[in-house]
Amino acid sequence: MANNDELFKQIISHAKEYGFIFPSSEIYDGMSAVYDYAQLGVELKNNIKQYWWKAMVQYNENIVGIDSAIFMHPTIWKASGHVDAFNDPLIDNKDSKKRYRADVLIEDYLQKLEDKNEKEVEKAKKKFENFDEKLFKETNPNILRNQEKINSVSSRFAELMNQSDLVGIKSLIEELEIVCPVSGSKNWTDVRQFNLMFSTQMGSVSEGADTIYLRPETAQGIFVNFINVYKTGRMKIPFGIAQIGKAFRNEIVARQFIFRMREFEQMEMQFFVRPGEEIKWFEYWKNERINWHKSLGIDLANYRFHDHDKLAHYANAATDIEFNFPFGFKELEGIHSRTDYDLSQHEKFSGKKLRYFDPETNESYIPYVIETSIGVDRMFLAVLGNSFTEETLADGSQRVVLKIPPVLAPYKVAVLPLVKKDGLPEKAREIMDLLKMKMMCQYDEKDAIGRRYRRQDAIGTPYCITVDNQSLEDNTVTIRERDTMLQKRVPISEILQSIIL
RNA sequence: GCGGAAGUAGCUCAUUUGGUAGAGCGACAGCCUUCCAAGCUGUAGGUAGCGGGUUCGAGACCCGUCUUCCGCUCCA
Repeated sequence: MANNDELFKQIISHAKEYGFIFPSSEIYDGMSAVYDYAQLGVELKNNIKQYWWKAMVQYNENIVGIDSAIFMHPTIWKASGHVDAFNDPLIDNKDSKKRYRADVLIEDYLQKLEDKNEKEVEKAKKKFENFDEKLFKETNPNILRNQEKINSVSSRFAELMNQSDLVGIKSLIEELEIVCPVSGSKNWTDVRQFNLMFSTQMGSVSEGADTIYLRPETAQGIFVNFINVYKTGRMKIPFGIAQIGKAFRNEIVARQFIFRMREFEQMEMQFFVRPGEEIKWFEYWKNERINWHKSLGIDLANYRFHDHDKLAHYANAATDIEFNFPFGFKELEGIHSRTDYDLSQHEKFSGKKLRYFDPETNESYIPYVIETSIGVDRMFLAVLGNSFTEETLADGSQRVVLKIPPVLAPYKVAVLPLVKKDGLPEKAREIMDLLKMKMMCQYDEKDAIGRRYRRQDAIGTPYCITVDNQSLEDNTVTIRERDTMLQKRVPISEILQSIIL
């Protein structure tokens, strides 16, 4: 673990040193868990997005893309459940310094009372023959007392939660004499609301301005456009809508570099299917998505599926593709069978029909949805972390090389005159001008050739094209491959065919 | 939010108990070099996170603050 911590630090520091990722607002002391993508980082990030977009939208005839606004109608977040489901009341115990969800503390308390009653029943069962459980429950004074308490606390609790009465929730906790499981004390802080969503005001005048939210997921932008896309795109089920975009979540702790940020980017695809066929398509997309990762050539041992036991309120199947980050296996991508929850909710809240007419079955229905959702930043970290390699070469020298999949590499080639004289720079410039129309290229004539190779290794450039004296005679160059460091000589006219991206 | 550790040049770090900041790497300019870092010369770059205090004197000691890392709480 210590080694991995060390590795992670090296990756972060390499990312800064070579211009992949900078801490945000660094000259003003930075912002916690906010990062800027720098000159190389933005290339890698864009390439990841493009690789995904091509695999989803370009390759699949029945998937189209959209780019919906970050601002959306506030009711969307009521419909999606985000307003209610993600306002957790939190409370701290001052002695143990532990933080709890206030509602969970009360639920646990209720559970204890239930357990108590169960025990009474068990006890009585052993004691009496011809035991009538129903009668016992209706007459035993202990059980009745507990049950009454459960009922009254439950209803008060529900009432308080409904009204978001934080003060009331705290007094209920005090009244019930709930203690911290760790410290055993009743020394509680006030209950505070934790809001998942960032809110802001739309409208230039503060009075009468509407509170709106920065979207916590891009998915809703797809759902609310479902009917528009279906109709204008002449889409037939099954079909998908893809989107790449920023999302914002007020995480309690945003940590681990770009793994968990409050502002992040998602690549999501919602696939609309006939009800009853969702599990088939869930399996289909599980397979498709892992194949996408596979196609990048990253060691499969770094991936694993993690099926959810506890499903979210809207899902009937869910799995994560986890990646072996330097800090362990963590969620990289989620594949969820979201049922018809979202579209049904939007139908209810908007009052608009969000149904698909299926000409094959002659039925109209709300489609079921399979979602694939991957974090761009997490993918970036996966690629960067997996690429980072320190090698000791045969001659005992060391090199740091980013073995980024060539298709994702910020620069595809570097054009290098072997020496900075004899007309080699001019020749190299010609090649540079030729190639830069096609791909990201870097020209470098400074320092010894070996040093320049190492520089390109450090930023993950897969190919170095070197111009030497022979190039002047027969128009050939050498192409050096990053990972193997092997070179081959090819005619300038065949450079493009010789590099695999 | 709490606890622990840390913050000196782009990076990694030094500065022996407080005496006025240094190295390596890197970058840049040039020299040398016909294929894999560490040859030569030169240049730039730090009000030591920030603010305050103690002191004749603070990078070092004290307080505050900000930021980062590790752990805990939460995570569709």
